[in-house]
Amino acid sequence: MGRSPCCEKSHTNKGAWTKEEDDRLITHIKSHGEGCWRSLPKAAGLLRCGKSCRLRWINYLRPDLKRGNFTEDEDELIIKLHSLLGNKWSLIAGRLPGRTDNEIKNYWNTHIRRKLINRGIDPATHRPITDHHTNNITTTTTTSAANSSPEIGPTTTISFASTTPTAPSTTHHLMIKNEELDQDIKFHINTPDCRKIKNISPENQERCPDLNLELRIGPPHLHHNQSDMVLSSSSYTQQLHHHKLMTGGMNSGGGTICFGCSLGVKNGKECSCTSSLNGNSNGYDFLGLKNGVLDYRSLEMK
DNA sequence: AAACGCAGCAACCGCCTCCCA
DNA sequence: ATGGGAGGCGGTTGCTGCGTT
Repeated sequence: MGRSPCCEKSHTNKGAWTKEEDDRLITHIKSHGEGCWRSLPKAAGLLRCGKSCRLRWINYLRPDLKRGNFTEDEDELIIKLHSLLGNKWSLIAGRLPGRTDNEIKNYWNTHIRRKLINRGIDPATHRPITDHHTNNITTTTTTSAANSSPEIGPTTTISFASTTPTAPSTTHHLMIKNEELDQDIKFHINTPDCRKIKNISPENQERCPDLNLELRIGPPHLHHNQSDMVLSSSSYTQQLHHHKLMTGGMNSGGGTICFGCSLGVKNGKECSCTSSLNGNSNGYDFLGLKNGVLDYRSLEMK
């Protein structure tokens, strides 16, 4: 039993939009705002499906669209984000102001795919096409006493680093609160700068690495009754696999920080929090963090 | 000049998720 | 708890314009 169609197809236009239809849609949205797509066509006097109106507006008519050729910086950013997120075009688009998911998807399929193939990189996996023995994603866990301090305790690091040469990178930090374990999990996300890597050597250019997701996990502030707790990295990661972790934004204590703020998109599209430190990040939806819940599995590489 | 092939992109389709009654 | 409506998303299609033969 299929779902009912979103509109009466026999009474709707299809195909390319006319100038008049565009004008009607723009006029209606300017005076009534976005939303209620199902009822919009009738209200705007359009013989179109509501979905079609939404798509036309979002992909073509929105005033904040950038349009025009993608810059080299945008290319590299798309590649980085795709290596991390896969075909999550809407998430990728969210990091490129003025670009739409459809535009990025088309651009990927027509330009970037070919570009990567020419570089000898599999666009699906972001690994060298011919080399199966290098650049594999490695997952390692280490416990660092060097990071220990009376306040933050030892740190467990789960590294998803690819085996690429050392490269200039930027590190972002994210604290996530696991309420069940009553501990904070600290995420260190290294984002190697491909443009800088290009200046190193052609070989390293070929290996322009993926986003390096390095997760560091550490008990936050050892509470008095926790100070003698010993938690091996393996047991900790096992627990990670079995718990949905609450983001810091859901917990007001502990000085946790919103992922959006941490990535420098505070109060941007992905971040609705009002303070970077009081951790009110409800609604943040990047990397599956919607509603303040991080499903650990959502961080798996495709 | 015409035919053909290909690339680019706008638009469609169907499935999924979220929200609300 | 559940079912349906609405919006969102990703894959795919098909039209158009350009280059080549």
